[in-house]
Amino acid sequence: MVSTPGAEPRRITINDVARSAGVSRQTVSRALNDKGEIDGDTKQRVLDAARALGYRPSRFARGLVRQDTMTIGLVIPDLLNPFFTEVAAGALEAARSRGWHVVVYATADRADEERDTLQVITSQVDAVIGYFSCSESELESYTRGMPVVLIGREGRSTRFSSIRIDGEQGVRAAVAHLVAEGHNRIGMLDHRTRAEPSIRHDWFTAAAREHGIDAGLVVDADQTADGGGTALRTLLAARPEVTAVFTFNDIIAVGALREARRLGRSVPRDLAVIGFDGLQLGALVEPPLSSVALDTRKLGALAIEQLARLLSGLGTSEADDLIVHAELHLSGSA
Amino acid sequence: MVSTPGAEPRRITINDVARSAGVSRQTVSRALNDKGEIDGDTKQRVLDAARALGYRPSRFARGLVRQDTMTIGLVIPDLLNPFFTEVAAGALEAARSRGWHVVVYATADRADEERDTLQVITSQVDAVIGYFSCSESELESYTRGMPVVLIGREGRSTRFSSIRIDGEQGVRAAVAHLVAEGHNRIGMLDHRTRAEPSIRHDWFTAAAREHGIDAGLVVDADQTADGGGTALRTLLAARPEVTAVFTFNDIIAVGALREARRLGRSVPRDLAVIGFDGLQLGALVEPPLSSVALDTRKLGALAIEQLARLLSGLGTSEADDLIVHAELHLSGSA
DNA sequence: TTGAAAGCGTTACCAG
DNA sequence: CTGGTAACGCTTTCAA
Repeated sequence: MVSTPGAEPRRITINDVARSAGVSRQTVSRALNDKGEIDGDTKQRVLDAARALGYRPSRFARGLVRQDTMTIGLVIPDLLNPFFTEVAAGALEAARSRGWHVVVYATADRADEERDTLQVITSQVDAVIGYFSCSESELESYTRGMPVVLIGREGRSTRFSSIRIDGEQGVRAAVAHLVAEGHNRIGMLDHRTRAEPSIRHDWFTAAAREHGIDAGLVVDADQTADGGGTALRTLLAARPEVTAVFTFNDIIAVGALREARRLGRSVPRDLAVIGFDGLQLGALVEPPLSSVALDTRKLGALAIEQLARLLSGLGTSEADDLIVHAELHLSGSA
Repeated sequence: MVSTPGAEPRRITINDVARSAGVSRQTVSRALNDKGEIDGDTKQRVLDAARALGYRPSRFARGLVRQDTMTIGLVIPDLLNPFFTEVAAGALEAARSRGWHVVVYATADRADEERDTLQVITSQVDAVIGYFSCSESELESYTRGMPVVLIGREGRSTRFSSIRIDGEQGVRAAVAHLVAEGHNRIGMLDHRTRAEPSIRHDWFTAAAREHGIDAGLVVDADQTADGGGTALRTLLAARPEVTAVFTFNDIIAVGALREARRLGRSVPRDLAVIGFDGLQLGALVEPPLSSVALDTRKLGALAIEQLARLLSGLGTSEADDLIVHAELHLSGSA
């Protein structure tokens, strides 16, 4: 992983510039950093030499000497998924108020990118928050004692702090609402991770069973609008009697909304749709999306706060969980 | 800008851990980095001591010694604006193929945050690409010779490379299309920067004049869906005769679409809407948005490629421009 | 298996 | 205004 291909050209250092300009290192430093205490001609000569040589200061050497700012790495799978960017926005805001900086790493939802990111991140930031699909032990082997806060990871963590999403009540309320509206054929467009049904699917199944409803009408969907559309089509082709769908998230729901329109099903009259996440996006579509909503910004903000606790050394034990509850927000689509 | 408030507690270094564990620094390093050549007991003792002291290695010291990866800083105003995340996604993809890493900085569209970001970024990355609202000279004073590529900045840059957006033809085509459809009262929802009309507004005005149309029906809008809605309401309240609007971007257009619905104006029958950017979002709303579209991913990718040219030292002169052309994509809304 | 010494590239602190 | 010397915290030889 080297920036320059082929033979490694020795890095140009401040010494090279000094030699070339016929001055000392310190004078070069002064010229480059706009300190006073330097002759105008000398400064220009140094600047010219630096430019001619293509000199770029080492950020590491500089950081070593200068005052250190706290920098947090935020790892998310996908920049194009508004859920993650909303979480990121929340984290950035919370970090800003502490004077911390956040750098965002997107892994393109690929395991190898995630590993690669994890590998370099240790030399870039002081702590890490984010979504990871790799195992805890793998995560630990990369982060090596660096403070870590997991976001929205399903399944309890033993070694890391995490911010978890509890949508059980919200999903139950969603199903109850649909049943109250007379729906008894309710499908779900789920999103599986490594062939595993999501925990949202579990919540849905449990809620459906409470009402004695068939909870087997499940189709797997890509985490995109197109994925949601395709999944809805598949579902309705197999089970045309379905009159309502609950989806893994709002992106999938929005895709389902669009597909319903194409199929000539009016929402919510012919098909009720309830998503999950409560994204801002839901308010832009027609009809506005009903959703089991959570405070995405808060999710990111909590991660930062938990990190602060970890870094202060005091407070919570290493593997400590905070919970964000999701609740049903009804709008036009159900 | 210090991470810990109050009295500055001296940083815990590898030496502290070594002393505490009764070994040398090198042994601590070995234990922490999982090198072989170390006794199991010793290793455990070191690890315990490190944990007890809350030791965290300095990323700068580490980076100074270890192999360096090329890291690019991408600065964008807003993570919640899909335009910027699409550009970012393009940049990330292009960087990935070079083995470079990209860290994303969001400035919340605030000048002070932009300055703050600029200030720390120099010790975090090897080069910078992005949107900046500050002046070129200010930018230069912060980046100090670090390679910089500007994205979508209006007005030609003399000192920096930039990737520019040329929408003149596209906007002309949009206006021509509206006129051909019989519209002769066409409004614009613009987005001004520091009270300055945008260049997209200039393109619109020029195109309108070509058709002998009143180009004065312009309202300023926030760069959000709500902003678009509000602006449309204002425009139609003052000029109810308007039958078509062109907007600064798709976000504003989507808000206008929603507002038109609320006002009981059917799109495109009672009001035609054409946006700018060609975001994926446009395909999710009803009716699908017509837009003067550009390849957002390519915009980000070109910035990375231009940076590569700059870094290779050869090739283009410092202030060199690449252009991305935008063209009219018609869909349901006009 | 462990430790001593030598850098990595930069800036800060004093002399001159 | 300029230059020497000493850090900054870590890893990497090379000996023991």
